[in-house]
Amino acid sequence: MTIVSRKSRASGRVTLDDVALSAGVSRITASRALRGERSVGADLVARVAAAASALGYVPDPAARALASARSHTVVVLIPLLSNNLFVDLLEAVQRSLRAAGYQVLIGVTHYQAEEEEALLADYLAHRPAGLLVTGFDRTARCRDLIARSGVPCVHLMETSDDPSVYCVGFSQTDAGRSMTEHLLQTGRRRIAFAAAQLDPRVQQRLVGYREALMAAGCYDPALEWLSAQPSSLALGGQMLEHYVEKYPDVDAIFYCNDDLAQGGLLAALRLGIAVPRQLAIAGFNDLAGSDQMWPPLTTIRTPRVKIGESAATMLLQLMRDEAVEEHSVNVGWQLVKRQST
Amino acid sequence: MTIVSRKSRASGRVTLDDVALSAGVSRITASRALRGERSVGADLVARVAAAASALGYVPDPAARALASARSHTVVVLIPLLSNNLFVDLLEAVQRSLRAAGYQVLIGVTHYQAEEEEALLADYLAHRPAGLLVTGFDRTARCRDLIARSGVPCVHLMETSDDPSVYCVGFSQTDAGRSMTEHLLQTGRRRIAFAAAQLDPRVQQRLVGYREALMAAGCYDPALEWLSAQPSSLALGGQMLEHYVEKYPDVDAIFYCNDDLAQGGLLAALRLGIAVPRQLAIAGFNDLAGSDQMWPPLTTIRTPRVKIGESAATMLLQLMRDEAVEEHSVNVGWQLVKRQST
DNA sequence: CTGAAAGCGCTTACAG
DNA sequence: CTGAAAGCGCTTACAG
Repeated sequence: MTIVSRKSRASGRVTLDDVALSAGVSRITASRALRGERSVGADLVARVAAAASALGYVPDPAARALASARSHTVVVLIPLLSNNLFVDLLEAVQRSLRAAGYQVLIGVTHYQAEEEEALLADYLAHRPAGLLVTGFDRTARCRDLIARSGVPCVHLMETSDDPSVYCVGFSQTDAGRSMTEHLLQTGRRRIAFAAAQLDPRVQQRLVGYREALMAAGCYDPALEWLSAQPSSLALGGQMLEHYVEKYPDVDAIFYCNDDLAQGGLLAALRLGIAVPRQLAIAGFNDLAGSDQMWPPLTTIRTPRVKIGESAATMLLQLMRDEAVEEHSVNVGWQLVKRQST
Repeated sequence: MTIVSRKSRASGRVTLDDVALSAGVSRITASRALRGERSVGADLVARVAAAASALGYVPDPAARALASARSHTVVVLIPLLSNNLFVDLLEAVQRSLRAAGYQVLIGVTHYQAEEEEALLADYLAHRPAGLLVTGFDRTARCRDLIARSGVPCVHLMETSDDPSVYCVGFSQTDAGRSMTEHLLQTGRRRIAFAAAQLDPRVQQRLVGYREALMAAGCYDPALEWLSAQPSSLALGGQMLEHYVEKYPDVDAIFYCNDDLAQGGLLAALRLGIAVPRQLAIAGFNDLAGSDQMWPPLTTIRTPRVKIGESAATMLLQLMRDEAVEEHSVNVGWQLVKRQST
């Protein structure tokens, strides 16, 4: 048994050398034992573990990252924290990844290309072990940064046919079409599409809406309101007022997101418009509170917890160089019929 | 001019040595120039900066942290991401801190002491430059971890008389008392307090509520519902139903948070209870949507953006060893009278 | 299965 | 104002 000579560090920090000294092994063996490398004898593993916990040893992630050229950090980039959808997604991702020993670095892009570039450049410098990004819509520079970094990356919320790309999501277009068909089936003909934010997924829902209405011969572009503003209850209310005033024959509003739809529902209440008798209102995502509205909101339930978990699992496989069954996982969605339609 | 001998690294990474070589200076000078140390000549600074940007140099934060024993990371611990209050706070913190060159590491404790301990132990290993935590209520182990780390720490959401503690917030008790007094002044006498989550700040609001009612001789402990469940619209609705059934003489409900109050408002709508004529409803925090409710919700507006900015400023001063004027900043609050009371 | 050497990329004293 | 040396705390080959 060789005792490592040890000069005490200037910092009070407990280091691997302290653990090794205390366990009576070399620093490398201590390192291997702590990381669970199988080559170390069981007795040594136990001795090292005991010494580490006795000393309160915490590995220095910076030293680790520097020496190994990788980290246990996963970067997650989402557009917004103020949309519950992404909070649910994030919680699921965090839970799965932390359980597997990874730390999650959250970046919020606010749907701004420059912010995404800045965050990516910043976070990639930390040599993350993995990357989770929302959707496919980003600048060439961002795509380049991701590709050249060599960091495994899974895309959230959408699916793709490109086998070189990893993603977990569902067909936003199908879901948009399905909700529109539901409105048609319940006898609506003048169906408005009220959208804000206009991110790519909203656009895809719009495509589904158009397809369904064109197939039914009911499409009227005048009934689309595509606002680039952020989504909010207040905007949803304004949108409803707009349709009621300018297009009194509108018999249904399909909002691209539940917060808008909730605002529409409240505005209808304020204006004394009977929902759904006079006007049907539908949303998207099934966010918190939609089931509590009056009347409760018909919407598309999107499985973001499943997306988060599934994406975390896929990323874990990629980070461990394990085989991934499907490069694109479709988790589907569900139409939740409540009383607003 | 001395050219640093350079062996090319195994990794493709552009390092400080590459920059130094290209700029024709030593590695240390390049390091100093890049970090803006004033001792470097202006011409050299320009040359180094040009070389760095030409090569696309990005400093390695791990190497930096290891060599300097500190980082540009700030850890923020909040209880929940699903409460908009904390999202607003976080956005403000992120904006201020990123502008100053710091990265923000977000930790979500879910109001669980063990989660806070685990996060703290984990994140402190990263040698953060600063720490932002929510409130004062934490385990001795957490307090000890913070204190022994020596990392500057600012507490969010509450104020304190202890001069050794840095914090930015307001008096939750005063705000709770004030809302209760408002209800008394508008003629209410049977005022219920409906609370969930029961974190320390909710408890402080409760104290204010009790003080006001006792002073008015109207206190009835039976009208307090203190639920440890998480806050939600649905729970707020259930609470309203409870009071209507069991205590039909209740003429006002003071909810400890706006989401509960919104749920109460919607339940009243569903049950056909006239607000505020028959029953006044008040909330706390002025969250998104409260102004859109029907009727719009009377509540306490809490300045979380200001708290976030102010705390970031204070932390920045602490991290730079600058003087901090007040150890405890009180940003106040505001009663927003709308139509639900 | 265990260890001595070298190095990850940077910064902190210490010189001049 | 600029630089050569040493070191931060760990892990990766390379030996045995």
